[in-house]
Amino acid sequence: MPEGHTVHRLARTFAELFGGQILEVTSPQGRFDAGARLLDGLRLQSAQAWGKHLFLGLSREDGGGSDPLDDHLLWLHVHLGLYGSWTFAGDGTDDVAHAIGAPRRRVGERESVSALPAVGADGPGPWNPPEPRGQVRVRLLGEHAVADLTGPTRCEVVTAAERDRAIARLGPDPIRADADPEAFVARVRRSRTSVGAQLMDQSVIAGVGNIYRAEALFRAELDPWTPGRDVPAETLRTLWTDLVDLMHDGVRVGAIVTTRPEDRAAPGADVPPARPVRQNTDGTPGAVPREESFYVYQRAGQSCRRCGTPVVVEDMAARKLYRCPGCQR
DNA sequence: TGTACATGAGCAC
DNA sequence: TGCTCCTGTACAT
Repeated sequence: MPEGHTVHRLARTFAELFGGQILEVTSPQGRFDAGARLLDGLRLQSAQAWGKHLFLGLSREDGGGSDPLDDHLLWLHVHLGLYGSWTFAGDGTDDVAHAIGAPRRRVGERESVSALPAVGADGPGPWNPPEPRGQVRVRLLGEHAVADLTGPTRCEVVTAAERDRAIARLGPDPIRADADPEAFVARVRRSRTSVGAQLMDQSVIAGVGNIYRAEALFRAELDPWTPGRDVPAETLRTLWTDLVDLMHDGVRVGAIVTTRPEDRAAPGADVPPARPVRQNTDGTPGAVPREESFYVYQRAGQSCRRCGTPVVVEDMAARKLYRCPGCQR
């Protein structure tokens, strides 16, 4: 269940584990057989993230990933949607162990990497990856690692032109260096649609999901229900800058943490969350525990860490919106 | 074994 | 706005 930072981490992981390698592409589930046949035996040249969209560029050429080959690439376009996940496993070689960490590195909340020896891997030579678990739509098998995709909302093979058209529909991505914050500011202020709803619109800003939406609006002390056109441009620039920082931290750490150290374990920490939520730094020494990671997300009924007012949850465009009525007015 | 829920998005009306 | 699709997990029965 990714937001943009997860997809950027995935792109980086694909480049590290499979970059420049010829991949064996299959669809254990069978629902991607035609696409898998198109990609099978091609070399991974590029791994890119735009918002929540992952694009893996493959070709028959050995071009070292240089841009001039772009027109020759076929792109695997994946959107994880609400349930999608990538699961990685390595053969336990030093290189892979280094790349994926030991004993495991989670790339997103539900993406896991196992460095456990694969089935039958007891010496030099070809290794036998673990059997696919669950409904694996597509499996990418490289020299030392395997990646299994389950539950994507989108998994398709597209041309470079089709990839470009998909990207053109997206707003600026705060994690990308080439993003234009003024495009975001102008787009929000053009509409009377609430700023909270617009933050979830991927054509306004790409990569923001329900958690970053709730948390960034809290940090900006901005009422999510404020019409976009009524939000001062300077406030939106500050919001953008904060999202850039938060989402870059998310890419670096592998988890969403929006609370400042001085606000953790403040009022409200005495009430456990209604449901445990997996954090991809579970077990990592020094990681901020989930119950201290957010100001408002999934903290309905608990006291605001800043003002003590109970956090509320509301429906906005069919999604749950968390906010503090005391701080966000 | 059944049900509810989840960090998303496209489509019909 | 409501429905649908995609899947795994936790919890209740």
